[in-house]
Amino acid sequence: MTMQSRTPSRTGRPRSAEADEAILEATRAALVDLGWSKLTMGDVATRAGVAKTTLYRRWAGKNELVVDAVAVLFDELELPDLGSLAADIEGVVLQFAAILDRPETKTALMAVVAESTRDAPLRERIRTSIVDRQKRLVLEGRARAERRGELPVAEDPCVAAATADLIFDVAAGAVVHRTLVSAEAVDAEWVRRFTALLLGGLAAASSD
Amino acid sequence: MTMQSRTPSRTGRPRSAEADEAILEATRAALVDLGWSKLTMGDVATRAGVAKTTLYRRWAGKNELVVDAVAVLFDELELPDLGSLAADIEGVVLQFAAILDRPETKTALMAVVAESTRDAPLRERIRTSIVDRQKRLVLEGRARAERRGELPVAEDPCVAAATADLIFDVAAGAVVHRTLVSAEAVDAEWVRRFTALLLGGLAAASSD
Amino acid sequence: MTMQSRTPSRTGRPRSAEADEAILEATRAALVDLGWSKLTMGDVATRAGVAKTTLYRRWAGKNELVVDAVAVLFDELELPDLGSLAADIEGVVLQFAAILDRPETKTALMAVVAESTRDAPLRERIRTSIVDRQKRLVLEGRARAERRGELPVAEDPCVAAATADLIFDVAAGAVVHRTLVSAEAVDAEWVRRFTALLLGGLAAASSD
Amino acid sequence: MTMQSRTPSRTGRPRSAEADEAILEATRAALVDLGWSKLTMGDVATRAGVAKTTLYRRWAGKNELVVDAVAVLFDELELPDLGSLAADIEGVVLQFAAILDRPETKTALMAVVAESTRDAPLRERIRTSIVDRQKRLVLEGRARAERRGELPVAEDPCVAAATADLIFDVAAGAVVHRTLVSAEAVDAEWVRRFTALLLGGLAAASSD
DNA sequence: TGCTAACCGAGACGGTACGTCCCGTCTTGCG
DNA sequence: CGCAAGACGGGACGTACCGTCTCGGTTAGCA
Repeated sequence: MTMQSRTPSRTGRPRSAEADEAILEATRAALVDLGWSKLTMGDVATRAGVAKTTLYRRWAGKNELVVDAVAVLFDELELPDLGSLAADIEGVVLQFAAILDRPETKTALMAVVAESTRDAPLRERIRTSIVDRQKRLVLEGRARAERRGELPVAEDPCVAAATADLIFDVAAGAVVHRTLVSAEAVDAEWVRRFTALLLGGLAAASSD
Repeated sequence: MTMQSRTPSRTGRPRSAEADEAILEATRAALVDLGWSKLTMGDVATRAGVAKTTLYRRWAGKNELVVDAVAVLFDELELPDLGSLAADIEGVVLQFAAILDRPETKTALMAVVAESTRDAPLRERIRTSIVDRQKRLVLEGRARAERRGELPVAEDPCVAAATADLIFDVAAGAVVHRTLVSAEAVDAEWVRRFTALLLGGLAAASSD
Repeated sequence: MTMQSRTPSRTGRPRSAEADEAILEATRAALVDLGWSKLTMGDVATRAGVAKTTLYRRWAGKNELVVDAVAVLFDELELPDLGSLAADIEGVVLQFAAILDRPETKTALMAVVAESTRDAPLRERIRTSIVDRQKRLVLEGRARAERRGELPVAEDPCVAAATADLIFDVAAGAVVHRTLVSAEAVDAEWVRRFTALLLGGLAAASSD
Repeated sequence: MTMQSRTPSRTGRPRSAEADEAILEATRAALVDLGWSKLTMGDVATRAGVAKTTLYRRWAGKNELVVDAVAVLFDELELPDLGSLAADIEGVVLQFAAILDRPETKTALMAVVAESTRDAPLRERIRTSIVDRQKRLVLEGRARAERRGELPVAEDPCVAAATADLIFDVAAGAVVHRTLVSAEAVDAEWVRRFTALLLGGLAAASSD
């Protein structure tokens, strides 16, 4: 996935595909064992049974490596049809919270985001690898709700996009903040209350 | 502001009070110039015109130092009475966004939060130095709105506390997420839309 | 010149003869540009337009490669008949000094000798490729001087051999030491004085 | 000895004198065990029970370190009065050969000389630490021989200096060459023959 | 003429050592 | 005892080469 789009040269020994997966797996294991700040490239290499140079041949540094290692965890995010917008939201928020509660995600996600504030390419990598995958679900959920008639069909696409962005920041931000800053569990009860607040807000906004 | 509660011994040369402020100021300057990950204790000491040992005598490490250095920026958060709950919310959210937009805050805040996921004392320090100062505003805002009659007086204090926590995570989380993850500006328009969503949700919840 | 005596298999693509000379030439160029310690196999391969594997197929390592690259420079050593033993000695010493003054020789010769103190096969390679070629001249010079009647014909071949070895170590050692350790030029004046010393010593020894 | 003349700053923790000696001793041990080319800074540091940074704080690199480590071995060179010039020469040549026959010297001396061909400061360091200490003996020996009447008192100091240089290059070069290049022992018999040659040459030169 | 074995370039591989940076601690002398 | 200065043992960095190994592709000589 993503990684680097560098078209491989035709000649020479090709890069080992097994090494790639071993490295990403080792990175996740190291995040669990050591946390972001104590994770070292040398340790990851050792865990993966690989030379340090092999890491640096593929990733520019720890930040990029960790983004790729964590990104795949967000692949499992889905939006199954649970029958109503409320249920869909609750479902996906719980899924997101579950991923964020994993030790490797918890320690790594905000760390790379913090790094990305001074590193535009890293920010872009996070966006395409992680954020956009989440945001897509907001759009899907909205479309499904419109089909169900739970939400009015957006007329102005510009407003619709802004609203989707807002909802995304609110939902993702709330879960992240509760998990990492407030350090409390995102349980079913909290999700129920959050969803009620969000849907109430959306309904009020629609009826303006 | 805590620092350390170690009762100072009666005898010997007392610690320099000027040094403390010089160090925190140097820390903020280093955050602006270098960012969280490139900030070093040695550099901070040099900037502050102080020996490294003086830093370590006062703070356990980089994390604690940065929390203290950044915490004071949140002192300026206030909740002036702007006449309505909506205006109050918009005002405080804009203030919060302005603080979060400063380069020292942007790079440091999520970094220490990420560290805190594996460091309970640090988490506690962040809570008392930074988070609780923000959360207090939510409670003040609610009380003021109740006095104005914009919100019904909470009956169950337990529910009221849970609601305040929820609102806090939603508001702070949304601003943080938009600023750091989406990397887009929290401007007046966004704040207006966010406040509308939040108040709509609160109203719907109250009318249940 | 040896290289390796491995009898080539009858079939298969034969090794490129051009590559050999290109590699040795590239090695000398690299010695001039970089000096012994900064010369790398990869760089030599690149300069020669050859893959690293091609180097390793022919030479065991940097030491062996450099010995072969430098050895050919000693091929030009000759002992033209200049009419007298003194003139012959001065001539060959000046030739030897000229070779030793080349940048590739200067940086490489003592380096491989130093390596050879812990590597017997390398020592043997140096002997056959470089040293024996020089020592031969001593024997030729002696024979010519005997024919001329400048030196008495050796009676005991064992003593004669020991004397030749001594003269060789004295002459080669003096030139090497002056060039590399004292770092001063072996000019005509020095050679004249050295030859006088050597011939005086030989005459005294003969008259015992 | 020599080392660096950097005047130590008055303030701060002073450098450990024990560390210096431990490092030089460890360097000699590593030379014996591994030889010049396999000696690494990290290994020396480990042997000395010292951090790598401590090495680099004192020496610019492996070359300088090894020169200092080996230099002290030449301190033991002396010129005891053995009664005659021949005996004095034989004595000092044997001493020099004994030092050069030690494994640490054998592997290191020509290696640093080879390096010094492209590194003027290193060449100067070798001269002051090692070479000048040897050359002094030549001058002492000459002076003693003049006092004894074995050699005529030099009239032209310029010629005397050139002769001393010549003798030094011849003697040191011959021993080095026999030991390292010819790889044969400098035994009493060889030294006797060499001394006879040298004295014969000197006598012939004097009688001109 | 087509096999086939050894060659060739390119470059990735597991490693080792490099020299630097920073860590957090310690040892000085001065105030 | 605080403090500036700076050396200390230690650990990780990111780079450079090592010598080996796959690749796809070439080039002779024998069949």
